[in-house]
Amino acid sequence: MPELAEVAFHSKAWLPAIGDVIEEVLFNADKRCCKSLVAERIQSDLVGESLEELHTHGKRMLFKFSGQCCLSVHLGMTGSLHCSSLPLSRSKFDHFTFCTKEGGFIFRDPRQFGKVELFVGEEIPEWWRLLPPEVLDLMFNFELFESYCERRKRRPLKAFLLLQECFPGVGNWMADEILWQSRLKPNRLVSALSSEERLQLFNSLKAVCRGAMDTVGVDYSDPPESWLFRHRWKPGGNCPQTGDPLARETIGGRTTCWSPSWQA
DNA sequence: AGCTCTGTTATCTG
DNA sequence: ACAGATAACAGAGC
Repeated sequence: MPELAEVAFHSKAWLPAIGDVIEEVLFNADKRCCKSLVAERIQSDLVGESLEELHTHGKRMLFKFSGQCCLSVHLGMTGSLHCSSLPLSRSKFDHFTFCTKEGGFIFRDPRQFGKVELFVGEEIPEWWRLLPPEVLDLMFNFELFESYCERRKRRPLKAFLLLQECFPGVGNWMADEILWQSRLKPNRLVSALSSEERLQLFNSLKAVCRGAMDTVGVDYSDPPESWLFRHRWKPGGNCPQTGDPLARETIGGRTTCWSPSWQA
């Protein structure tokens, strides 16, 4: 599930851990999502420390602990974070958990496309600080957007929007929503856009990220009824604007939903 | 039984 | 070298 706003929401599940001493860490390094974790490092770097800060960037999360380490978490396709009271009841898909006196803080991921990694160092890791601006950041302006368009001319718009190095946090449903709101067909090439269309796309990109953060990101509620979001997976779903049937096709390697009578 | 899924990456191809 | 396309990962739901 997790795109920009889902990630922001999930990260808050570990908020109650802030300030409490970590007494125990449970994980299985055989699992793909934890394969870079080394038991001895986890014990020496995390046990006895406490969670200090929580950051998100696109689909990534970073948890800073006292001492000298950060945990980076990516939720992949099916990852989620949970806070559980003690004693812990563990599901078979709980691959990483740390416990304080108050509770257990869980990373759960059935398909294991997500990832938990430990970074040791004084401060926030260098690679985190070098991530590109988020879409809602002031730094993310039309000039930057146009420079991305210049470098990715040959991509269909759908594949373009999914590039995390350009639009951190945008995933499959958000990309479809952005294209629907900007009235552009997903298979159009970036190079085929007029400057007016590029501006439409830029504005919808900002609007969808903002709208998602204000709904999903706050309490996991759905975006407005007027959005494509509510209609796109319904069998026989219709365009909220024209009432005509929605189309579905694989574009840019992902199933894509759009409204042929609304998007050009 | 077979196909799908809101993600990423290694490995092809041109 | 580089941009874009594809397969693979693992499990559950239809």
